[in-house]
Amino acid sequence: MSDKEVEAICRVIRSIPAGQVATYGHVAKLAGLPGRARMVGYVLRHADQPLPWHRIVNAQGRSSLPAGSEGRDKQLKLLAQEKVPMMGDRVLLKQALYEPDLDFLLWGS
DNA sequence: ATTATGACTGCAG
DNA sequence: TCTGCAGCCATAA
Repeated sequence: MSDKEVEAICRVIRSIPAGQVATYGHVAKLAGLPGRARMVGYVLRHADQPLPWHRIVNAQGRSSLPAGSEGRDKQLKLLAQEKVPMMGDRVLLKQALYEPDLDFLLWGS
């Protein structure tokens, strides 16, 4: 993938406000790369710059990090800290999913 | 060139 | 809810 694509993904991730989350597929789509959810995961893992990685969850609203892992716990902790609506270990996407439509119209892509 | 392995997803069964 | 499986695509071996 090109640097432009990586940059597009990072830009989308950085635009997610605290208290909201986005799924891998959602980020990919917003970055103009529909169907490339795996690339989002790749970027998060290899990102050299700081990113709000904890605001990215899978399509089921759960952390995609291995259960019991250090990162998993940290993610859940950060989400709770930002008061993201959850039910057990799942984020309630219906309430917390990042919908940038309006912001993009106001801010410009 | 081929195969295996991911911070993924949607659609069955 | 859970398991498979086909798409997905960059990387490493």
